[in-house]
Amino acid sequence: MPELPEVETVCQGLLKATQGLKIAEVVCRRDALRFPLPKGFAAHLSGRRIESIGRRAKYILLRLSGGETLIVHLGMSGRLFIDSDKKKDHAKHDHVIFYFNDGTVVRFNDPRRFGLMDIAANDGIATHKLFKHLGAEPLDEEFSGTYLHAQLQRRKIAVKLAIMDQKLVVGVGNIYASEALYDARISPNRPAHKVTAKEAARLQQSIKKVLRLAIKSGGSSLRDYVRADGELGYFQHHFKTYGREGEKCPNCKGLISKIIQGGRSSFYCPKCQK
DNA sequence: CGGCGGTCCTGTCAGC
DNA sequence: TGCTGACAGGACCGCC
Repeated sequence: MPELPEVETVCQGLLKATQGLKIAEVVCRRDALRFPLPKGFAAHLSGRRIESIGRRAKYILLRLSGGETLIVHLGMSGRLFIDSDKKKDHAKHDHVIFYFNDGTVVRFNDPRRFGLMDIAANDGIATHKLFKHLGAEPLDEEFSGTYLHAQLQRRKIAVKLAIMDQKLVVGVGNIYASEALYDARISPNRPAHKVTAKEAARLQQSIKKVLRLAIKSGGSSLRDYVRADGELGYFQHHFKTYGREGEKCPNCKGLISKIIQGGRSSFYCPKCQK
């Protein structure tokens, strides 16, 4: 479900709702999400405080008292709900529930169970199996036109698949890949190594621009994404191509096409994007 | 190492 | 109305 802007929005909501709170109890209603939860997961977490919350790629990092980090990935359909009304209730697919000392309840709900949770020492995050092969953060300075061009040069796959590859740049998923390529006027079909330095610079700017605007809008709410505070995101109203097959291109009034790449839908304007 | 296809899982929706 | 198949915001794994 969530790409970087949605995860970032969830992090902000979680921070506001839980920073400084102590975990009183954790209830696991399933022993595995995408992977089995670590042994003694619930007991290990109780009594810890949420010191701060960060993000790497699409992973939410909850830094706990005691020098460890709770890693949460939402997968395709994962959501975190914050309830402040102290009800000890749960809904279908609420797999892990966190009860805090002040009555706050955080429920991890994930119908498809592509999400995951793990616990790692703070200084072990960088070398964690899930993290060690991750590429650049798109909103960091290291993600420059030069970097992107160099990375694209060594790949023969379509540029859309390349920018969705987490080893190259993290956080860009199916929606924002289409949107960024439209903004940069580059066809998703273009072989990565045929993107020029000038275009790569433009694409890097477009990725940053689209992600920043989406974060500002609170992410995109399609089928099931809601912010941690229960509010909807608004960026879906800004989509220029995603989900708009057959509609008019905002730039040339031609029609938006849909193609399948790597088994996933891509949307673009064949006239504006070459 | 790069590239590709299969796979995990449930829900929803279009089409018959 | 009910069934069936396609598709959904992710990303790992194994094979070539």
